[in-house]
Amino acid sequence: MKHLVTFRLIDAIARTGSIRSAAEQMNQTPSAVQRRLQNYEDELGYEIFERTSKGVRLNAAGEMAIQHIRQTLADTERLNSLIADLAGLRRGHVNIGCSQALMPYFLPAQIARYQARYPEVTFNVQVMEHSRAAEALEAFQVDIALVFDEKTVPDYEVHLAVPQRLAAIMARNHPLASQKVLRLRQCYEYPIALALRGFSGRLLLERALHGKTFRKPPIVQSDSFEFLMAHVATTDAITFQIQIGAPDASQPSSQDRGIISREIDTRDVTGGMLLLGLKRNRALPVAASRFVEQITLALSDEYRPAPDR
Amino acid sequence: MKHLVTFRLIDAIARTGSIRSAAEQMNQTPSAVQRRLQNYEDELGYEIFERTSKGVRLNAAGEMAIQHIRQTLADTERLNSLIADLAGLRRGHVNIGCSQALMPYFLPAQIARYQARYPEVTFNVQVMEHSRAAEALEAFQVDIALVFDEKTVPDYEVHLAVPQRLAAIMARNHPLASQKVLRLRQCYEYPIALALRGFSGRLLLERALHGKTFRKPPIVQSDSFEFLMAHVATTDAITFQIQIGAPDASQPSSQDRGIISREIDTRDVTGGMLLLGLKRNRALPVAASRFVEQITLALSDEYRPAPDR
DNA sequence: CAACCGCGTTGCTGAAAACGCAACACCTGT
DNA sequence: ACAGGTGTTGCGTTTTCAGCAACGCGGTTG
Repeated sequence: MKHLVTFRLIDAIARTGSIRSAAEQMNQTPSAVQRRLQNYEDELGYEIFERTSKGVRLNAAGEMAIQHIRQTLADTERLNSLIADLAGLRRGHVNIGCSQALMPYFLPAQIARYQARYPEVTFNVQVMEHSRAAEALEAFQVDIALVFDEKTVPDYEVHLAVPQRLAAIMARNHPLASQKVLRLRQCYEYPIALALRGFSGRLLLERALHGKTFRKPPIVQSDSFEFLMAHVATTDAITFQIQIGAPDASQPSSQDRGIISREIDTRDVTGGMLLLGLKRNRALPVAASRFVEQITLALSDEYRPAPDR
Repeated sequence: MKHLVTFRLIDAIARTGSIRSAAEQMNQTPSAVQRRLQNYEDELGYEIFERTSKGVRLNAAGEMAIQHIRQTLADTERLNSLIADLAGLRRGHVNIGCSQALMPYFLPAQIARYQARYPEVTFNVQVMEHSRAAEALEAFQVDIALVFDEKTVPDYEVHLAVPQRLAAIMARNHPLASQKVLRLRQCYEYPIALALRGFSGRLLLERALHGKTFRKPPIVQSDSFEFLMAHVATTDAITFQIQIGAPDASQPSSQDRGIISREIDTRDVTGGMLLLGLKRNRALPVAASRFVEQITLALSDEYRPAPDR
């Protein structure tokens, strides 16, 4: 779209915080970008950015303008999506911002299934935590957010909320592997490996451990789940993860070599909520809309009615 | 806004149904307009209009496109409005589509009061009946609709609904003028003058007269309320009008020379509903938003709690 | 304190896009 | 067959736009 290059440029300026970097990003000269910005400001009759010595920053009017600009850009994309859908070619693009727990199993499986039906649809998946996802929704950077509830009232539309249990992850030949459901104190008889604070599974666990006497510091911490999985696979340590991010026997993946997951008794840990968030009053492109339908179905079918998997 | 001329042109083409008339309306040559349209269609990768021998008509893709285009235009106007508001100058424009009954007293009074506070705000008031107003809301032609309920489920957002009684209008020296509230059969002892079918007051009356024995054909019909008022002022005939459109002693106007209004007993006629309608999920410009607040207050204060005025 | 670097901004020039004019092709009623 | 309406297209002119280089300004560095 020709008449949106100015909007794309202004969006880039707002994101990068400088005219020159936006110009570089869009493969243009700073002067051209500056001209477009100035033209737009003249048309609007108001300055959008305040100029500082090390770049530019949105002012009050700019905050309103950038909202309109991103809204327009998103709406244009949606129109293209509608037209493409009408033309029969089911193509499109979906931007997802989600918690790390969905990366190893859930999202790959869902996207693979979706692309089997609509091969022309492309995806962009980005891991982000709750507040960042809310911002990204608001700024039209992502179409869908899949995050864990943090007991804060979200400022986006909660399209779906499914309860999520906590699961312990250990080596396949671990002594506790024989039981279906574990108590938390059983796990704590073995070394504990944990993700860093801020990860949703850790959050859930900390809440459950509050006041418990058998609580003890983890023997190893990491921000890499790959490392944690490899660690528990080769030792008798135990780590924890949200149900949806734990290796599942019904979905055997090549990655989960030697590890297995067992759910924690619900008496020990109150489950968190996995939220599917959308921007309020926003009409999604068809591809994103269809994907929301699919994962809504998948989440309510697979996770909600199952008491013990 | 420079980059919206194409959108304005396409909107004009859709409304007028031909490229040439749109060109004339926008003071441009048909070739320029045609070029812009073709460029846009090329960018979209899809034809928006189907070409007929006597003009153009939107096709399926065009219906979606025009929706997006009007949305964008309205949103741009809203941004300008927000900026203007931030700049301190309270200017703007409000488009209203409403029933005829609000023309003689209510709207002029409200707009005068509004412009006393915000002299820079301009208005465009257009009389239209229910279904037309709904269309105009949808097509972003009006910001606010003020119409009477027709017992059909509206497809717009009903921001406010206030009951409206029926009033009889007669000469000031009419024999019935001494009473505060009239029964319908009393009125029908005199000649009856009516508006044409389709006017809201007439509709209410027809519904009330259903099955009544004293029903009789009107002695004169007209689509001009000015004529009806002048007629009852000089004869002993009686005409009817929705409460809000009837001359009110508390708001003496120079127009209502020699006429007076008396309400009909609520046992005789079930009141209609005056609806304040807005387009769903649409953010209004500030000027329109402020005007909605004002008339919401005015309608609920003046008309709702008053049992007999 | 001077040099420097990165920032936004501006004059200028060639290229590209848009416009208006006129002519064309087409359909439809008269 | 014709007149009158439509959308469309070629062409010369006008306007707009991108890139280049230079400038002014503030903060940072040697």
